Amino acid sequence: MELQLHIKMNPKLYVRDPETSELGKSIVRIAIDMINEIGFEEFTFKKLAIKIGTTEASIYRYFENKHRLLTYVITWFWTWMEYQLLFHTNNVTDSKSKINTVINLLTFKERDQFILEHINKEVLHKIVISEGNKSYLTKNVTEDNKSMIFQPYKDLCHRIAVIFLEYKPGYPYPHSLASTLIETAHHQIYFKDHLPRLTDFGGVNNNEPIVTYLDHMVFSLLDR
Amino acid sequence: MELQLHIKMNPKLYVRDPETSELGKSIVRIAIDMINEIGFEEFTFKKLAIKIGTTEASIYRYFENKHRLLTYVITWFWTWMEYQLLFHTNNVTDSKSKINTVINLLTFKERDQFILEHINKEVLHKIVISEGNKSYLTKNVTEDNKSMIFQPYKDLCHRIAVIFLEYKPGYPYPHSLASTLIETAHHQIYFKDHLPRLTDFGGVNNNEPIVTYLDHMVFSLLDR
DNA sequence: TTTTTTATAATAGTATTACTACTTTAAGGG
DNA sequence: CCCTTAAAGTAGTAATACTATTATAAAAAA
Repeated sequence: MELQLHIKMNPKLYVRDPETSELGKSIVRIAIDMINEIGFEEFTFKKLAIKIGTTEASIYRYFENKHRLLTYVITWFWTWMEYQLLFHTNNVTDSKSKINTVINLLTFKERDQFILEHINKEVLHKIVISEGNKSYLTKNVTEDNKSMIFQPYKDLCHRIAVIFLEYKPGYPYPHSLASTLIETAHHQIYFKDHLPRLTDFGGVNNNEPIVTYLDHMVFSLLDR
Repeated sequence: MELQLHIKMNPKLYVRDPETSELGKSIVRIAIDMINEIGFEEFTFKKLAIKIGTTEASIYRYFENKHRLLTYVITWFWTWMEYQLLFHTNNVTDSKSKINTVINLLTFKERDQFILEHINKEVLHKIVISEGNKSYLTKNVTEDNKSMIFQPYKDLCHRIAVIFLEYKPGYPYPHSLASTLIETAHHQIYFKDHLPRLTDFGGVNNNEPIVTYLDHMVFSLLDR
């Protein structure tokens, strides 16, 4: 089964909706590849324009600056992740298996159910791991937060929190545990690949032990 | 009691050791204030030079670029944190109270025992929370890691891991739990202050509930 | 005391990046 | 076929990141 999915983004994230033109879609698609290849710091609109075969000015018609473009793709990811969670936990009654689904989704074990030709989700996941924090670690957080820019991340977090409460009614830290789980999943994957001494997964080339660790973490906290 | 402490930094972090001159110390001191005030993205050597009353070129004699300067102060912080931990857990036999000390240090509850006139540790802690991740979330991680740039962070992590193992011999994830604890402490403080919906601490204006949450987290995992 | 050496910092640049005002092109409606 | 308007390109400027060279001042040597 293939589901064609259109994610409507917060208009504050763009100047002109990139979904409405071929150039816009190219900007998003190539930007994801390029940020993954050279990193966000080295990434510039000039380099992107050259690779696409357009000009800097044209890219500025779609995104105010490169940080907004980063936030756009990261936010897209969180929205898509929430869709995935909704899809995979629909009609599931056992809250324990819902939690396992959450962990599998965060570690990219679960197969994607949605098709979107112009966004490479494997690569996007890598960007979320390496660059995701940078979208909210700025002096504009408060202002951006008021513009609801981070709503999808908060929605996902809340949905996970609700599952935790379903599993363990009255648990006092459902939201903090949800954000801890999301951030930890990404950090541990990053550390495993780049700073293995910060983990106990050195030398392993898949995310299996991280899934086990996250399972252990969540259920130890909820079952206590 | 006041202890005069000199932290010897990895020479790869600087071009010329800033501890060896007044200008060098000013660069570090004012940079910390400035990064805290305007954020790392807005921070430039030009602005720093003007505030100090020197020139850009002079700052480049001490640090290769602004990212290296950030890594310098962040790394300084981790080294100092490890000293603090060593100091506070010395002669303590009860491993449970050692863990509490770790958590108190990470949330800045413990009083500082070391004096260093030119580094404002309260402000530095804020930078570590808001900008700390940026020192390793780059395309140079692997290279920087080979230069032992992140050794202090790994040392602190390992020392905490050893305490965990002391408390619960054979625990399978001591390093991952240590890095999770450090990162979670900072994220939860940041979220509480800027994105409270990602936590359960909205409206609270101290770190007390975060200490409780981290305690709950660590002991649930180790006591399981 | 004068000269020389050395360390240190300032001057004066360049290349790149971030961003914008203006112009051109192309598509669709009358 | 002309006119309107949306879209993208041209051609800039200001700021940032970085460097080669020069100046200054203190210490060492003559």
